[in-house]
Amino acid sequence: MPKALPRLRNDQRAACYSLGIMTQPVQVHTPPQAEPPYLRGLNEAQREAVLTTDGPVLVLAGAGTGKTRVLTTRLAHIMQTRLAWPSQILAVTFTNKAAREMIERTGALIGGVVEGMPWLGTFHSIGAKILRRHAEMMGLKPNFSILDGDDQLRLLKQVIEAAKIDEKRWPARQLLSHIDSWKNRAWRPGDVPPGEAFAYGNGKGAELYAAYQQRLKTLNATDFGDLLVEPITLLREHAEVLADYQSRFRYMLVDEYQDTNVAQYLWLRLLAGQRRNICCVGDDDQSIYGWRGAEVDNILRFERDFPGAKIIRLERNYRSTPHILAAASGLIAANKSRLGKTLWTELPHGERVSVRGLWDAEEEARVVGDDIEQYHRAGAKLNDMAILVRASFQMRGFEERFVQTGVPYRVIGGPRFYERQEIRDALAYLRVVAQPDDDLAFERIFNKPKRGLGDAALQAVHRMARAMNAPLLQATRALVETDELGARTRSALRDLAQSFTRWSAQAESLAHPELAEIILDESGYTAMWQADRSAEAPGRLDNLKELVRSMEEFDSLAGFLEHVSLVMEIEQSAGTDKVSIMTLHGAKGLEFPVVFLPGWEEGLFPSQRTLDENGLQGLEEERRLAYVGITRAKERAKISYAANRRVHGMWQSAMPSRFVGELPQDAIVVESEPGLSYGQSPLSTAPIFESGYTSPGWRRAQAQRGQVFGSRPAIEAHAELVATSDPAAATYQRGARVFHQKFGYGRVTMIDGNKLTVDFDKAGEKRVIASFLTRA
DNA sequence: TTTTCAATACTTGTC
DNA sequence: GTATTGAAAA
Repeated sequence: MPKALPRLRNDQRAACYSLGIMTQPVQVHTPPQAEPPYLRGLNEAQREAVLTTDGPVLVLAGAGTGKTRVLTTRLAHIMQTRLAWPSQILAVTFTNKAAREMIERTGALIGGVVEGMPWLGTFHSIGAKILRRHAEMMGLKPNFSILDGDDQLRLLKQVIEAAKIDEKRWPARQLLSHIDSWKNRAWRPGDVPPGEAFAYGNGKGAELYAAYQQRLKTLNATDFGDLLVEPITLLREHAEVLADYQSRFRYMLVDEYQDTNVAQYLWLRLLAGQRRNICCVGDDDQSIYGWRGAEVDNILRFERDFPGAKIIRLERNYRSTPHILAAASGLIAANKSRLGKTLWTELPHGERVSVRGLWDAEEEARVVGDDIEQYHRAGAKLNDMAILVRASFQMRGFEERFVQTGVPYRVIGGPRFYERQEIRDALAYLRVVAQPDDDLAFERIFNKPKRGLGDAALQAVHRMARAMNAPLLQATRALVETDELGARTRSALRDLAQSFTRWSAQAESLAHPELAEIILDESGYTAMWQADRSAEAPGRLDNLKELVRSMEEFDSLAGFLEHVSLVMEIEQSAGTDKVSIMTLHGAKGLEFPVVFLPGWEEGLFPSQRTLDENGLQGLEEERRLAYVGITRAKERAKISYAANRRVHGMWQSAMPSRFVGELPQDAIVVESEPGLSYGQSPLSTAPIFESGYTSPGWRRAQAQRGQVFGSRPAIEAHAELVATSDPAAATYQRGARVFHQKFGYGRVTMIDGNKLTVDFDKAGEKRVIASFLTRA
């Protein structure tokens, strides 16, 4: 994070790196007497962003320009000058991490913990808070459950089944993503235009959406989308509630505004009201979540939405060297729809951004690993290095390499604690106790551990529940009084129902961690894992213990469950020195002295799928992702691409990404000289390449390289080279002799459309795509 | 009820 | 190539 830098001197400013666009006049700022300490060290733009408290403000904060610092200082300033009480400020972020950071750093500024900022949090947590206060107005009870994607999907499957739609033809997942995107736009079932509704189940989309909402209400539950849509409806339909919040929130602060979706935008507009003291901070160049509903448009049209808005640009970068900045700026300049910013820095030049072409993903992992070890030996910390990939499948190669060579690493963004099976099961028990209407939770643990209750028993309970118009637990109680079921099933059901009755009673008197322990014990859930002899079982038991332990931090079961639904992460110790591996998306907001950016290949990055589905817009978002990647680096950025990669189990060749060609020549250094990385390493490690050197494939690789690293930028080179096939390629016959760029010579053994199985002389049997073969 | 096998997908992913 | 998922078979 940017430290307080000394104020610029003119000669420094003159010496600073420029892309030919840095023309800001030098301002010599004389601070007024007795300036509050928190303003010290802010640059002009930052200061303006902090001090312009009234009216709409858009802060365009480029990467590494001290955005968080401005946000927190602004909060501190508003509170210290008594413009508003902490409880009168609404501050929203997207992630819990950002919210936490904001609380901590604001606290550090005003000296001490920020107590009483009840309205600082994520969009969803604040939405939930508002909704719980007025739940009854929206047909919910204040203790409603918040379903995650898994629960949503199970519920949707039930809805789809009830509507007698073939789930195979119309996958529930698809409907879920439609409903999500409708909610992103704040559309309730009635608002879904017919065209959209037709996207699922022959026009049944909106109908099923309505049924789903109905089911949610009966379950006394909401999904994440509802945490935004329901408050919007509430505010729209209850003028007095709206007026109350509008007068409460004297100041509003929004982080990562470029990531807001339509619903969030409407929510903000409603709350901003007439006072319009809203400050949005964001960077259009870092908008990378369009695929999940974010509207870059929100930030692009801020001035229209809030006439008279003040736009403040933070362009002085405190993070990266000029070369890194130049590479990033040059790249992003290729985007058309952007507000335009020019980052500049005063840091020394440092190294150029390295660009390396490598033979395949394996070599890429090796080379990156070697670099890491080299830097490490030279004194760099592993914590200071990160590998940022486009897609998670790329991580595996690096992990394998690091395991081999013994380099400690951590993968960020793996499976989450609360999403683990055993945790979700345990939580389901707790949810039923806390909220007996939660049928999804009840169903989940109905026969877990196995208690002899199969499909038949569950169906019977469902029938009863429908007849009684009551939740499943209540129906279970009623059902055991009848003689509909066999004696064994009935007693199992009775046990279950009685257990819940007992636990609910105990919930009144016992501390919730104890209660949890009792439930896990008495239900036989712990015993189930103890009896399990599989390798994961001990870990799962540990996780369950961890869960019970973490409950102690909350003062009630309800509070704990709220935390679990809204905060999917659990604090992980950053303790030891490890290399980080994560996706580019996951890296947003982070910074590392050394950043590796592998996999810059056409098709992978930019992702072919994005290009196909979203065209130019998609390409621009991918480019922003590349921009985010480069700007994570403080001192060194190392881009690489592989000529061959296994995708979906099949070997494919790829061209260097067009982004490589868009990097300004004088900011980069190409480290894959002809004959260097291409020539040597494959030879020494994999003899199968020997045959390649005189082969068509090798010549092709040579040709590619010449074009890529020649004087012309790569962007012109890639156009026709992706397809290597001659039209005859698809017509191979079994037994045909073929040549493959990576595996050398072989014989076709099986043909499946354009996918061939080839028995290679040196590499054995492989499945490859016909277009990557040539006749030998 | 459990096991096994085949079909499927396979960017990104907060809350 | 592989992990997951769902349905048929044991």
